[in-house]
Amino acid sequence: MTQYRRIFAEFMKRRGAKITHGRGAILEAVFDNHGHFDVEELYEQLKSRGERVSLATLYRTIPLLVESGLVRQAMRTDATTRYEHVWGHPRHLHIVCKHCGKVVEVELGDMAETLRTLGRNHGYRVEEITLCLRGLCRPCRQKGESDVPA
Amino acid sequence: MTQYRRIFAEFMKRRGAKITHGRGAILEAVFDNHGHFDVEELYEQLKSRGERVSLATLYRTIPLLVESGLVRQAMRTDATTRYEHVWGHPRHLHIVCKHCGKVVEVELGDMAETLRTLGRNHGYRVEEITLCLRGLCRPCRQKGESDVPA
DNA sequence: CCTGCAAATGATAATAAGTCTCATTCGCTA
DNA sequence: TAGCGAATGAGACTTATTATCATTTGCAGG
Ligand SMILES: [Zn+2]
Ligand SMILES: [Zn+2]
Ligand SMILES: [Zn+2]
Ligand SMILES: [Zn+2]
Repeated sequence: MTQYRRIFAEFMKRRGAKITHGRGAILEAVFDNHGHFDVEELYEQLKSRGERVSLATLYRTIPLLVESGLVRQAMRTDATTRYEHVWGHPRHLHIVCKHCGKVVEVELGDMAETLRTLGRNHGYRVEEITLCLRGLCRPCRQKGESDVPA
Repeated sequence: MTQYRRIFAEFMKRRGAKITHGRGAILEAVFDNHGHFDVEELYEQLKSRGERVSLATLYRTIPLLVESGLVRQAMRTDATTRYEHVWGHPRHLHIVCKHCGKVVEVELGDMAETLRTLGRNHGYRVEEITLCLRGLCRPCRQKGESDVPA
């Protein structure tokens, strides 16, 4: 049994929730996916593995994964919410190209603690840090941003 | 004529867009509103001033205000996108209470330049910085987070 | 000050992410 | 292995945002 599966199992037991076949399949798909994904993509990924999990179950399970600390909301694009698994990845910020959508991840490093302290100084216990930079990547600047976005 | 109106007028001329009565009214409403607002709230604000501007026009005008640099997307709540006017305000981050929704703004200060440099080192020209901390404010921690959120 | 036309508007239909409902199925505990 | 409460799937529903299109309006040029 993988580590993340053990973590999930413990979380679910603590919560009095059941580990069904669907939830297990979702967990596996999430940890097979090392990039950012939205619900629709996860759904397709599951279908292509031959798993029959309804969209409703996906929408119901993702909050559990987030609450367990295994997954987090990575970013919101114009239309959808994109997620990523957290376990096994360092805390990072995202740099997104406004034109082509390319995303670079950079570790937060010291900044995480600095920001938690900042929050504490204002009376907050910080649980999540969302840091996103948006601009143009070099190729898009050189091409004059004239092409159709990928 | 206010400064922001002049900025908007120049931007619109450069863009070959017209300054209609509706767009002017939206601009005024946006700059009378010193907090965060979503489209629906702006719509109500305009109605209460006796301005008849359709929701469609609001949705069409806000991107122009954002592109002009006068307004920016402040944050996404679960359902809606919230905006704030930028001109006249220092760049800041948001600290949001997960339970009651209270928001504190803290100036970015040096961090803004640090982050722009970080982006540059990865090949990006950074145009927007979104930094949001989420957690629990002191009152919500003390009340045990047991109440219904405001 | 008028004219003409492209751009803007309003009303409303369309789209789509996410949520809710409820009858049926399934994990889990004993 | 039985029984029950939780979980599921199918599809209805909600709602923020976008698209459509006939009508109106800002404004450059005369
Ligand atoms: Zn990431
Ligand atoms: Zn790019
Ligand atoms: Zn703000
Ligand atoms: Zn609070």
